[in-house]
Amino acid sequence: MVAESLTETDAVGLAKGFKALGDPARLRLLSMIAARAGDEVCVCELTDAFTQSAPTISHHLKVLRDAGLVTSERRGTWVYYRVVPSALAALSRLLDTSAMTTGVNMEWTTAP
Amino acid sequence: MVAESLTETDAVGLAKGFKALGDPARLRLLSMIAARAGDEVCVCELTDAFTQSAPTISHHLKVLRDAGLVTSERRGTWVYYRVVPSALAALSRLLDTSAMTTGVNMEWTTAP
DNA sequence: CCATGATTTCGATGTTTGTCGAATCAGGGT
DNA sequence: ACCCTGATTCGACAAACATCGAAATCATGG
Repeated sequence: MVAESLTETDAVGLAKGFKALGDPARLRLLSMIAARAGDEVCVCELTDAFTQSAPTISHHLKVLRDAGLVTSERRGTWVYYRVVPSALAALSRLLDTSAMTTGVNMEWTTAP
Repeated sequence: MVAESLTETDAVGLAKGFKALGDPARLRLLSMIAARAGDEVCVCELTDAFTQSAPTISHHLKVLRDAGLVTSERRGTWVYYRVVPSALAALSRLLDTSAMTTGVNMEWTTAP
């Protein structure tokens, strides 16, 4: 339980995930999406809950998407978002100090 | 299991923690500190492991400290850092999607 | 096939952040 | 006292970011 703990490249990928969570708006967005465990949530429902403009929250959703934390699916007029539990779990696991000591062992494809 | 999930003010506080993790250098720093579970690690040992300058990693350590994720203690010439497990656990718990749906229930004092 | 509503993309702008070198602070030895 | 080494603070600068309004895209319904 010494040494490496986290390689440079691993850190880059994981940091992207955490950075995506490092904004109050995004954190709230994610929590609102996650609150619909299993189910999905419409963008229109999200924009209504925020003071900032629609383009802004769309941008934040894109950041979450690029980080691989959520996925979007267009169905008719509306776009629905849902969380990627494995991605959240990977980040969560990293913060269990025990996991830190045992090195990295999680993967989740970050969006192209 | 609906609704609120995360208030604005809660989100601001928590985002500060995640933002601190949103940089590869800081993530690696934290992992190196955490890898010494219980024990602490000297700054000199950290600076040696990075390409960036000492002021830079000192700055990153300050960010982690201000976020309440690590604590520092000067002992003689050297300064030692150790993680604050409860703070990491709080963030980790938030990412368990189940925790998201049940609202917020964690606290850790962010440094003054 | 145009009008309307929903969402994303495009430019622009002010703020924050990562990084460095130089200066400064804090102890320990000589 | 003096310097030497380790660590932080300061000042500066380029890159990245959050945010907006306007324009573009997309899908549905008249």
